[in-house]
Amino acid sequence: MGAPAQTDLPQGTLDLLILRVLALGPMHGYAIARRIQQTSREVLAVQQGSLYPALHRLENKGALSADWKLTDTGREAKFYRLTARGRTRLESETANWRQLVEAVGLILGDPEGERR
Amino acid sequence: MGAPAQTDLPQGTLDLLILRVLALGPMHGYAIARRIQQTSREVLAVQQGSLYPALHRLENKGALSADWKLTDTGREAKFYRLTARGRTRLESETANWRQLVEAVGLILGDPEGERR
DNA sequence: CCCCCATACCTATCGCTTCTACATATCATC
DNA sequence: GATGATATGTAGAAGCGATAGGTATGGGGG
Repeated sequence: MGAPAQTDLPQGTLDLLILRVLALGPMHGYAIARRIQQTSREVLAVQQGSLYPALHRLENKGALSADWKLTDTGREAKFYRLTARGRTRLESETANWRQLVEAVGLILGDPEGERR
Repeated sequence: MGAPAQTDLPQGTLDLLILRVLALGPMHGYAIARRIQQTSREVLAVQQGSLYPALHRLENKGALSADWKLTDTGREAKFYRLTARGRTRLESETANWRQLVEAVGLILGDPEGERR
């Protein structure tokens, strides 16, 4: 319940998070944001002004598709799901992220850098 | 000598890398870029058009100070070194980075996320 | 001697993403 | 009927890294 410590997300990270959450199944935007915040133990906070443009971008790129449905609570919401292209994108972005983390770890001198 | 795989650096990462490299001792810009590339096993490539503006920004913020000296090969170069403020900044940015990596790891479902 | 490459610095501009701030609408609860 | 959570959206600002240029020097090969 503390305020999220990670106020700013590095560029490109949001796409990865969205894609990964949607790999668990279709979900609407608001729920995606909540899921990210909860799963990250309140460290990551996705702003609405970042979330919806990101979803639209991913949809335009063909990584997501969406349709309006009713939520559990009986409200209209836009449910997004991964397309085949989105799944591919998730894989490449995940690999890219891990490589980045490992590379930065080498610079920082993290012991994990040598592990493997 | 493969081409660097990480073409784009996420926003904010470059400062961290520069500060960390300079924590090892004063160095000029061109050498900083080389060091990052080598230490990361050719994964990270720092473009000159990113490097020099970043150095100037960090200098303006008081994280670095610079003066011209001769390199080993007898050429003029601008040697940067960490200020006290820069050292503080390095620590906070490092902590921030680790927290980010852990949080994203939780979303991705990395086993490391549970470790600790 | 000349050309090329690595070294070493710099800047203008673009592109992209995220953030801030605002606007809208429904539903449940008090 | 007011309030807060749910749910979506846009406009504008800000920041950073990348692209693409430019300058200058030194060393090695042809």
